[in-house]
Amino acid sequence: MTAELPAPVRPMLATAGEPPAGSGWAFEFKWDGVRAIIGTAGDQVQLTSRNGNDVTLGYPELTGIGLGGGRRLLLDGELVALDPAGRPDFGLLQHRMHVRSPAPELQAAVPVQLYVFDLLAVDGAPLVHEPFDTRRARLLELGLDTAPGVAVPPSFTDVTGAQLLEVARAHRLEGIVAKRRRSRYEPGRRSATWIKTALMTTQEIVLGGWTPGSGRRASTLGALLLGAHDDEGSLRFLGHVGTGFTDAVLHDLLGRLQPLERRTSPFDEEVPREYARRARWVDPVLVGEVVYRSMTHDGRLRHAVWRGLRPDREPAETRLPTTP
DNA sequence: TTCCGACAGTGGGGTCGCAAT
DNA sequence: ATTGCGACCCCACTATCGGAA
Repeated sequence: MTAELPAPVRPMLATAGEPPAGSGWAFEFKWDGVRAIIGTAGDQVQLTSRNGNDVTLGYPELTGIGLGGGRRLLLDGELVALDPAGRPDFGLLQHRMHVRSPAPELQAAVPVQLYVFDLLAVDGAPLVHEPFDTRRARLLELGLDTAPGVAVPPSFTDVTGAQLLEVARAHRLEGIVAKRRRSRYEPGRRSATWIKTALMTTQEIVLGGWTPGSGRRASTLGALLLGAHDDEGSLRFLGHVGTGFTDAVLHDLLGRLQPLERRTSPFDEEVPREYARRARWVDPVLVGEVVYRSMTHDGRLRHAVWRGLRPDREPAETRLPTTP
């Protein structure tokens, strides 16, 4: 009979911050996919999501490839879908990650790769108490990248975090993760021994409306509807921002928006109905600043965070983002 | 006493499944 | 047939509270 799969663990999480200076850190690229804890035993493979769900059936291309070479391994990694340029593209992966059963045409359309970056147990012997350097060396010895669709991405100890962050920026990757080389693996914890730095872009936007909040934000606003002018001067819709506010900022914004209320959308393009439904429109005269991680395929800001009003700027000065 | 970590809650971009309309 | 909602994924962030420092 087949050997028993190792019990999955909750993945260790990174805290957000600037790349640490000084020695004692290894730096990796941050991959824009979904986290997976991978168990192998014999010819079996089990994939577990960050929240402990078994997602093995959704990724059949990773189960028949001899991952682990018959050994009982517990691995930590990321499932990624690559765009034509070879960059991980979360938007592509979204077509795959909810599917809980084999779907051959979908697998062909959106092939998924497995990037393995940590080794947590070998043949029943836990390695979580070993330092990162040791786990990394043991991981490399396994030669997992000989399996099709599996890679062990690089970890750098000969560059600074700032340098690798610039490399990530040049290649339009999501960011970097710094890992303390002497640190153990802390399952399920958001630890300061892993520090992630996401590349963010600053964007000036025009406020075109807002949506009411709910719960503890029922008396203020839920999100701001964002726009910017294109080269022809038309106000284009850039999506929402619903985070980054303190309570004081929410009240201040509401007080500024309410006198500007109008009955029709200020945008010069159709705002999707599911957003327009709850929208309160305002005259597009306030300029603010947000940061965001990337653009969605239909031209909206992904992971936008509110930074503040820009009373020094005019709405006409805003421009659509140029980077993807 | 102050500070930090964990947690709950609120918001965004998505896809899919299912129930209500 | 359409719509709305929840369940999962990714995520950022604020407020709160209890325990550590």
